[in-house]
Amino acid sequence: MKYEPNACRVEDALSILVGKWKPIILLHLLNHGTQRFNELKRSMPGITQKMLTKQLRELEAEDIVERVVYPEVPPKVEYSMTEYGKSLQPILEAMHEWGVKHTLHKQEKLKEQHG
Amino acid sequence: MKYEPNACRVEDALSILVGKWKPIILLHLLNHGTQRFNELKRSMPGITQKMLTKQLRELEAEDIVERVVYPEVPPKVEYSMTEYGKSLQPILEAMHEWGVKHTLHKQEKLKEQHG
DNA sequence: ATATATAGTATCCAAAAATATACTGTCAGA
DNA sequence: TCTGACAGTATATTTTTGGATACTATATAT
Repeated sequence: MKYEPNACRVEDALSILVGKWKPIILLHLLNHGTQRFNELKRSMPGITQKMLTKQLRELEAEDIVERVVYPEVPPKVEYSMTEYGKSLQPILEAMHEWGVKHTLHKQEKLKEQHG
Repeated sequence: MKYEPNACRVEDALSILVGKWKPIILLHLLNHGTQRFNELKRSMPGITQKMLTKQLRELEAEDIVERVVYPEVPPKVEYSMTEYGKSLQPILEAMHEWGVKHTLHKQEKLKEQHG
């Protein structure tokens, strides 16, 4: 049976999506296309440089994100989704949709309780 | 724009799915229906009682899993997906499918590299 | 009398993830 | 000459997560 623990590949998908910042980075790249390092940083208030770098490197290692360095000074580095990485879009959007519903569901539960 | 960081609800879905054991627990309940505590434990070699309890309680708190205690000795406690929890199934399956593809993708990359 | 199954708690410890902060080098502009 | 933008690196520390182990209660079976 394909979902038995040893055949379960959900972890493979999760290991790429999890991390406090990865889904946000991925959705941002999917919706805005190619972005420079500091563009990404500015659009994610609260993230540290170290975190952003680390997450992007991990995504690059998994062939989800492409990193292009322009040999200029000051440096210019552009990030974008690979074609392969784009195959994550339906999952990310499904999770987003579910998340929205879940937020509502929670609110209704709360009303029930004190109502 | 709905995917901007502050409107991004992917985290809500992820916070429920992540954890080393949650997806396995959820898929197991989805595929096997109602399960007793030790049935779950036996089908997940390596999990500790503490972890299983903790994960199940978190899922219960989110209304994903239902916990029914029978007032018997020795104790009998049954776990099952709530109707609401079942709405996660498409996402879990999508992640599983993607995970399978990703495993293949990785293998191909490796072949490319060593010729 | 002892062991076993059930469904957990309680306590302590190790590992992983995330954060805070300071630092690098070079160019353009004031 | 000083400052800021750029894309990072380095180091230390905190927070979160997961694991190991021992313990609980009670009924049944040996």
